[in-house]
Amino acid sequence: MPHHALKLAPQDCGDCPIRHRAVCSRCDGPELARLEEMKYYRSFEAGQTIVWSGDRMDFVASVVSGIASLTQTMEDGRRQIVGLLLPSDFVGRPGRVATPFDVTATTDLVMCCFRRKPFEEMMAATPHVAQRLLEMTLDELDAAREWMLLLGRKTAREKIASLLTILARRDTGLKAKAAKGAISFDLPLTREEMADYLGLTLETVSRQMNALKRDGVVELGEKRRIVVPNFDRLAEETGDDADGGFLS
Amino acid sequence: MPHHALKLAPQDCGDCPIRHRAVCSRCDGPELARLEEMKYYRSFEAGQTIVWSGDRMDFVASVVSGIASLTQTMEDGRRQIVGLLLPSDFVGRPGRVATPFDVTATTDLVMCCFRRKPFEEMMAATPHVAQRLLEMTLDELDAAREWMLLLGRKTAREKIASLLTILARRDTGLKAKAAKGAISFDLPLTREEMADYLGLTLETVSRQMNALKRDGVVELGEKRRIVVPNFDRLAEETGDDADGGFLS
DNA sequence: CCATTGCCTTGATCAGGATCAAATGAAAGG
DNA sequence: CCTTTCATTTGATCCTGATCAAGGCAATGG
Repeated sequence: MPHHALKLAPQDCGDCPIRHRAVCSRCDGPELARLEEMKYYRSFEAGQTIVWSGDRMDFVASVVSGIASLTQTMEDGRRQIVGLLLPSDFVGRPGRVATPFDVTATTDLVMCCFRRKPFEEMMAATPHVAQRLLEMTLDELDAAREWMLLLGRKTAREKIASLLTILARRDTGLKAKAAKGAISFDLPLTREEMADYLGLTLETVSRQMNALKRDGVVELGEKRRIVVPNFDRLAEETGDDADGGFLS
Repeated sequence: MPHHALKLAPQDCGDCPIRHRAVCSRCDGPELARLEEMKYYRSFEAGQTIVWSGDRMDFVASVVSGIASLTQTMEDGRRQIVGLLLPSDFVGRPGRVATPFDVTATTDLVMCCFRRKPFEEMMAATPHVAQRLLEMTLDELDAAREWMLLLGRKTAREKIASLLTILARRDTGLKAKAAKGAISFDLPLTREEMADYLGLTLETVSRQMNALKRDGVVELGEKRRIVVPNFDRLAEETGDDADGGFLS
């Protein structure tokens, strides 16, 4: 009962990450070949909405490049980002037609898509795939629950530090134990988007970012460049216990 | 490609809800019969911890009666309940050995369990099951994300109203459009547990509960009895849009 | 019966983050 | 170059919910 849980870095995935993340790369049945044939790409500009909450979404997809976000809005305008989709992340709800959240392109975005119908047929014909998707969904659920702790109990400073930690890790190639040296990456979110993700206001985000800068935890370069001189120092600010790693 | 998404009320499930929620009741293969044979029950007293975060959990289970909760704790004691498990809910992570959260019995609790190994074997042999579990997990993910909006953006009063709405609906038999008349149910949580679920303090919960009472939205009876004279009135307090229903 | 314990309420005060408002800076376009 | 726009910073003030501290009330047990 192999689990095929290998999680390749995006650059290893060729032009279609879904084959590696959602569908095991080691099990090339005819169905997968068929799937390969029917994939297609869609590009979106920053700010564009991909699906509105409540609409039907007739495809599943995998983020190739850029960032998408799942957003929920209350009628008085309060917004909460409930999921960030980074390259290699999967979007879609096999077995579900309507989307409960807005899906929007936060940056310019390319996705690799499959129409839902044939994808579901393939799923039914290829048991591995449903299992793999189940595991991915369980991981997302874990991440969502971790975020609930952040939203419910962490201070503004801890929230910011947690977000930066996550982005730094993703950007630095998923290595938990990153290089001892300085890490740097480009922040892909505006202050407002960070605020909507963290349950804060943009002013508070700005202030806390500068507080972390004053305290030497991060350096804020030109053009949203973030430099983290000491990753462990940043990690301490998150309020999480030392390891913080995910388990299998 | 039937989806078997039927979601029976607990009382319809006989003695083992898992057959209906996790495993389609309409597809009785030999594997399911085998599963039926190997089910066993476990009881826990209120307050008892079922699994600690990080421990391996060697079974999957379904809540038969009582309430369990998934909890995350920071080392300084801040706690967040990240999931409430009501009767007929599924607990467990097929394909995952370690639990990332504490699972505790909030009230006296009975669960219907299956050892993980044979359950996973059955899953592999019965494709329906993986698909059904995937759908359940997607639903949980939706619920978690809805909760993220609550934690990040709602006021204390809206949080309380949202929780009461959910509990009332569950307790009144999952009917979205409940009877026009008064609804009443027993609150299964202490003020502290409500606080930990909502990201508040118990004092704030107490104050807002009494505020809702003063405003005639709910009545607080003896022994945690809640009476909701007008459900729509309560629903208005949640901040959600009118329908608020889940979609398929 | 009284003491204890657990749960809930209520009050007083505090503080973290929200809100309102303005200024700065950088990029884009005419 | 000047204007516009958008993102960000910074300041002043306010307010919601946290914190600290008692007190009430039932249930339980000696």
